Amino acid sequence: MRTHHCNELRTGQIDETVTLIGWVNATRDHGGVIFIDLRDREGLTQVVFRPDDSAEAAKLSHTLREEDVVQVTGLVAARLKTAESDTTNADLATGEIEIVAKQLVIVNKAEVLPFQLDKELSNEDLRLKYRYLDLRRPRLAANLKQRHVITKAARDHLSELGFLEVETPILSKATPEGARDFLVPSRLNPGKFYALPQAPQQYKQMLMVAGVEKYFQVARCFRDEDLRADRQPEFTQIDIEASFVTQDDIIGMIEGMLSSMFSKARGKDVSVPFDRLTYQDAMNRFGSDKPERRIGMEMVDLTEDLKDCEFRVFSGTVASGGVVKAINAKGFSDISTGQIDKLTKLAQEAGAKGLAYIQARDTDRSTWRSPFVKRMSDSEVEALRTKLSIEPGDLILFAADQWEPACEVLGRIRLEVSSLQGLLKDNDDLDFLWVTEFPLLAFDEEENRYVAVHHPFTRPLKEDEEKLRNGELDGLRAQAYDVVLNGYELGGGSIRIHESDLQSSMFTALGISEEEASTEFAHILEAFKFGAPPHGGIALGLDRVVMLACKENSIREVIAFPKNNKGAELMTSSPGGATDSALRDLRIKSTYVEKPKAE
RNA sequence: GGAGCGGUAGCUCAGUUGGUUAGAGCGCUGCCCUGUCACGGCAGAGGUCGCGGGUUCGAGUCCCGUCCGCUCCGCCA
Repeated sequence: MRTHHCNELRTGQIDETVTLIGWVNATRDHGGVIFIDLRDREGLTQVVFRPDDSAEAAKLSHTLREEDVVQVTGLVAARLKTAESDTTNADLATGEIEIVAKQLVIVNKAEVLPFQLDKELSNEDLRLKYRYLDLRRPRLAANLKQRHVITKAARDHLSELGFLEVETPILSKATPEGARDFLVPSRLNPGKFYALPQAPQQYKQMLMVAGVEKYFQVARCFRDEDLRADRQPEFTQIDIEASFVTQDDIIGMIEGMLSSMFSKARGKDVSVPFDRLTYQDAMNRFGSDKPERRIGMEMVDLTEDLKDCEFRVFSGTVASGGVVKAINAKGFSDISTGQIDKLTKLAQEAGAKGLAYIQARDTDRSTWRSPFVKRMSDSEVEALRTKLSIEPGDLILFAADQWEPACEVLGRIRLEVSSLQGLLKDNDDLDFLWVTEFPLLAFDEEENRYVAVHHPFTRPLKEDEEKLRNGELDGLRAQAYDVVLNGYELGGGSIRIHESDLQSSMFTALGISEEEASTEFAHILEAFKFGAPPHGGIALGLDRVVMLACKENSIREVIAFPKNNKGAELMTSSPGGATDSALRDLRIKSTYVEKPKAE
């Protein structure tokens, strides 16, 4: 029987007889004496086999291979440390002791692994295929532990605040708005389908009507969209809803919870409250609704200063109601032509016609390299100097367009420049902030109608409520808020609509007919008639939270069994085919239509 | 659907202007080694250069096509 784990024994246990069990992490065979590092979940302990102490165990130990599972019984001994020789290992928590093996049992042999556990591995296919081996590596093993610590901190925090954890259905109903649903055929109802939930949104609102008052759930959510480093088709949200609360109440609770989660994971305090920016402000200054502020380079508005500029790109844009904005990439005037081209291409992909720039090599404007600076007046140049704090060696990048596209383009350029300059290298600061006052609706050109920016249950700002009721849909703002960390959206929520008539106005605004509303959303409209409390909530992307806490670049590193870019889970080879009889049970015809070959 | 980067030994990678038998480190196999902790030493095995076609006297290298992976855009209420 195991008496201790592999990160437990210290000098205090010297001379005790102990039994450890675990994996062979490394062997160092000297022909006579042989060392192995024994590993379990908790850590490493060195075991030494000596022919003099136990001939049989020592002989057997020569056959050991990495990742064999072995059980070792022996005596805890101090490692020798004298002036001449030091056999302790300061890198190991158990480095002052070792186990002098008396008995060795090989519990289970391991074949040679497809990759080495002590080396970084770039072949992610292989890692995912042998995920159970990949997870043995210290980095991923630590990530799994952190995920547990963080999830537990959230559960503890919310439980203390009186929240109830309630489970909602996984077999759920398709929603007309939002992401593509995963569909599940219903055998008992041929031709009908469940949908996997994109979020427990409607259920949690129904729980508020049910009088639960404070709800949370560690909820698995499903969206059948393309994948990214921070997007998986199934992911986990800390889903929260509360009754009789204001936006400030939710924000305060979440700040407390995130602070607890990150301080437990990172081992240092997270200060609250977080800064708050309005959507307008975030777009204006950072060109993004999830601003990364740690890189500086705030966007500066130059519309007034350049409205009469001889350079037509600027003055013409201003004349047609647009704006001119710029950033100062400090010390980047020696950017290569190739990199300028790359940025220009990026700006064009983002919808701009081009990218105007000034390489301010030295103080005097005659040293500035730029396609247009010669056409600027002295006063215009001085305005730039002051507003952008231009110093020798700076690179200035401009966007001129209507407000929103100009902000978006320059926001992207800003992030790309930061990455070219390596501004965030080794930066592990945590910059939390809230973005508030999101627009309620956005006009969708393709569908020729307004769509909900957040979702159709989001409440407008108090002062915009009457406008929604009257169908004045332009410029409405929502009581919606996103929490952002280091340029990642960690989560978002809103105060909801809780009145049947206001919800109907919302559906009307979205072009959802009364018939459709009464079939798709009947339960909501009806429930709101029976005494629905005012309520609101938020959902946090747990995978992203853990990713950032663990300083990883992909949520795949913090999910036990993630999917690749094609949505496949390579260990079990899901998704797989279905047998004809299974399909028959589901009344699904198996039709394989070959894609016509392109000319 | 689009763009970028990548695919060479089990793993991580190098491979110049197209030129002899495609290399290194780790791992693996065998032998040696009684204080290592990335143990060390000696020897050895291991390759459809993703796949198909083309140019060429000659292709890992150039061209065309294609497959796969990753990152990003679109998409993700």
